[in-house]
Amino acid sequence: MSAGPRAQAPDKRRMILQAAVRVFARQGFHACRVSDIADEAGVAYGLVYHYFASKDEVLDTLFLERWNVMLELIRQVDGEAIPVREKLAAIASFIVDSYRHDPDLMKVIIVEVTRAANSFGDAHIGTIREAFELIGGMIAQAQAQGVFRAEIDARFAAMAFYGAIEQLLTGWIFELLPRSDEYFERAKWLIVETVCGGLEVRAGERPAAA
Amino acid sequence: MSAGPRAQAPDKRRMILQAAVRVFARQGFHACRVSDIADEAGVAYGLVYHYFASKDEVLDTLFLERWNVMLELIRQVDGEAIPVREKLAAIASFIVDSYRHDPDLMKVIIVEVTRAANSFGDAHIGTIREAFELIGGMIAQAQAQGVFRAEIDARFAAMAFYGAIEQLLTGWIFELLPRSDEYFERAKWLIVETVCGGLEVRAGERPAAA
Amino acid sequence: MSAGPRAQAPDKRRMILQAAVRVFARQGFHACRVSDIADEAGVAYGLVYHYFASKDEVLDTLFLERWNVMLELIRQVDGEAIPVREKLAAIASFIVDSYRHDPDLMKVIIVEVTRAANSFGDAHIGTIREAFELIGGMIAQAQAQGVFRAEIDARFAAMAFYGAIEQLLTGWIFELLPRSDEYFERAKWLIVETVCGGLEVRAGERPAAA
Amino acid sequence: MSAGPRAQAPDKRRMILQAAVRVFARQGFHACRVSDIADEAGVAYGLVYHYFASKDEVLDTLFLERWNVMLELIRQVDGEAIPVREKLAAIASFIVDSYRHDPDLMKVIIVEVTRAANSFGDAHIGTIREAFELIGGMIAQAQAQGVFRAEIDARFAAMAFYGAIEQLLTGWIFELLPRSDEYFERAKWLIVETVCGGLEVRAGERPAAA
DNA sequence: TATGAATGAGTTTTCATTCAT
DNA sequence: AATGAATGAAAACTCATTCAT
Repeated sequence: MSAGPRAQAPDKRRMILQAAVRVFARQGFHACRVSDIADEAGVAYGLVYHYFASKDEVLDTLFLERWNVMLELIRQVDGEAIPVREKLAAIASFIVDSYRHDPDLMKVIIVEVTRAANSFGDAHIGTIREAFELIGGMIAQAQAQGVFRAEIDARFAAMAFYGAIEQLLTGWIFELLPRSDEYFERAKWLIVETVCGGLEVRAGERPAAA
Repeated sequence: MSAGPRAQAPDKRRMILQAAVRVFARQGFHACRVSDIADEAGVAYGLVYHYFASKDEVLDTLFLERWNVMLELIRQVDGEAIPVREKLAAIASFIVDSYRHDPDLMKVIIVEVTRAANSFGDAHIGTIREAFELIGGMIAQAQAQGVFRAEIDARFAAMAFYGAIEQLLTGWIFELLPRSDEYFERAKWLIVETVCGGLEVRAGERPAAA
Repeated sequence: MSAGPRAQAPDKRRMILQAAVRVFARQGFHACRVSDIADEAGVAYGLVYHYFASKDEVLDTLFLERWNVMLELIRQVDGEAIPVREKLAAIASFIVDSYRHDPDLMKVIIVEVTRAANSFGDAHIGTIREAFELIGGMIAQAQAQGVFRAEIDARFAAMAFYGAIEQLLTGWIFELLPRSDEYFERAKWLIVETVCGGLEVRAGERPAAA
Repeated sequence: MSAGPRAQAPDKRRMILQAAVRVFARQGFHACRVSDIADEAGVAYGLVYHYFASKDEVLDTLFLERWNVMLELIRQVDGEAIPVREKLAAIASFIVDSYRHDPDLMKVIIVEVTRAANSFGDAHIGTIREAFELIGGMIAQAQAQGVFRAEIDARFAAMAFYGAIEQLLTGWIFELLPRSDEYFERAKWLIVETVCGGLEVRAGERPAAA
């Protein structure tokens, strides 16, 4: 904001958001108090309310900031003239990298928002839906091009693709899957390969394996 | 007790559980009060605490009852000498039918438990993990038999399979997907076909489509 | 009651009272539930209410049973033509023996009743006062006889005497004093000797000690 | 903060403590609600919890504040080179004056804490014991000096002395003894005279009375 | 912008008591 | 006499939010 010589003004608002990510991830949205966020951020209690209208708004902000970046990425990918596999790979890569970069934030979004059918999820369903529709559109286009099988409902396919990714992240969150750098990279390929290529050995490949 | 023709004594404990399903599904676990459950069940406030130690225990009970039935189904399927596709189809069918039969209960489990990394999910992670391991085992076996591609990590594949199903249910919950009987039935096939066969048109089939 | 051949009918009412003593002593009156009493007595919940109108009445009964026995003893002692020292000794002996015989019961009475100025103590203040007045009367009589010093208010003296005993029991309850048989016996003498003779070495004895 | 002529900013914490004394004395600790304290103090409900972690902590604070002042007095007296009678008189005076100055506070301490073997008393037994040990030490010293009779256990004597005082206060609390200024003053002398000199007329004095 | 004392509605939980059997 | 399910009032405690400074 004030890009003066003192390069880093301590942006309290940002500090609060980052503290909230840690606290929400550690304790869960419902189990934490606003004072926990303030303590974690090292600011006074009331300052949270100076920057945010409510505890809800803190989570809303965190979600929207991240989800909109993702939407932007999806829109951009959608506009490119590349194979659908590459499009899906770009999306999967983005989400996996998001998790690598800030696992707490992604945990919070997945755990507190995208499945929260009666609270945050419901409030943001429009924004969430947009991602599915964009992905569904890509798939439908690939079907029209004869690349993807037409008999699989594109909306369903979008859900399956996204669901596989979210469950992958859930696996990392619950420590059901390895969190090594290698696995993060491999996971990007696994998602695309599983959803596009399927788990089954293909006819033409089987002989090769024999 | 009175095993007469009037088979159903009003089992208050069961009434409370069923009322809780409706209330949790409608308002969410956190947003509902214990009195809402009691009111919905038509029983006195304190009776909920006569049968359950806490509000948490009500949800725990609902989750465990259902999840254990599913685990039983998976174990049984696991023991049968049938193709992996049929095994996965049986599991997908079971979950989809569970949703059709009691959408509120499945909503509660998916929304309040399986992703609740800081509360219920964490408490039940052992039970949840078991399902993934059983499914992962089926997939590994199929890989050993040369039916499934060995280069896709079986644990990952299990997550992707289950994640696709959960997201399918989430789609129904959020009304992102149609909730018609036809779609429910078709969804069973879609899951298996997507995960096993992949979205891509296979080499040998493309000409047929053209 | 029914002193027939079957000597011991299981007197449930008595079992409840005895269980209540143990439970009140262990947990305190307020911290225990009626169900704790029933459990301790091995009877059904509702039976407590068959014999007693309320939880309060259980404690009232315990207190009155014991206090009335003590009042009876005091009245009897009061009527005897014996030196005041022997009268006080008899009372002290009785209370100390009461503690030896049933420490839990005396603990309950001292802790929950005689100091409970806003609840049980207040309800039973008339009964409690009677003991003080009887003892005060003995002391006043001894003063009239020239055995006790007239300048020490008899009512006060009665309080001091009883207070010393209650604090002795409190010392045992809190494990501030030894609970050996020898100490119990010696304590009877200590009370009388302290209150009647005083802590100071008397003029005539001082030379002997020198 | 504003060290002006208006010396007393309304210390809400202190107001709550003082209100609690009145309410505990009037209704008893168990019978009063936290809201009663807040109402009596004229502050909002939650403020009690802003300053104290629990209702228990309010009573703990009241007890410790007062008991520590008394301990300080006892320690100071213990260090002075004065006859044991004067030491005991100073302690008795202090406690009687404490009651005169704030009868509600002393009532609360005596009724709710020092005999509460299962709750507060037990929690503070270490602090309470210290007073007895200091007094016991004074008495033992007097015995070593030949002033007090050696055959009376000093620990017992300390209990008897303190017990007489507490029962005196209990007498005032229950209105069994007069609460006039004269009696308060006389009581100080009565305690010391009774415990040190004993109730009995001494050999050398009897003729004088005749 | 920043602070944290102050507010009070809301919710879980407890448990004495009742009552149908 | 005996049982224990059923009732519901009561209270401690929490915590989001406000506000004076």
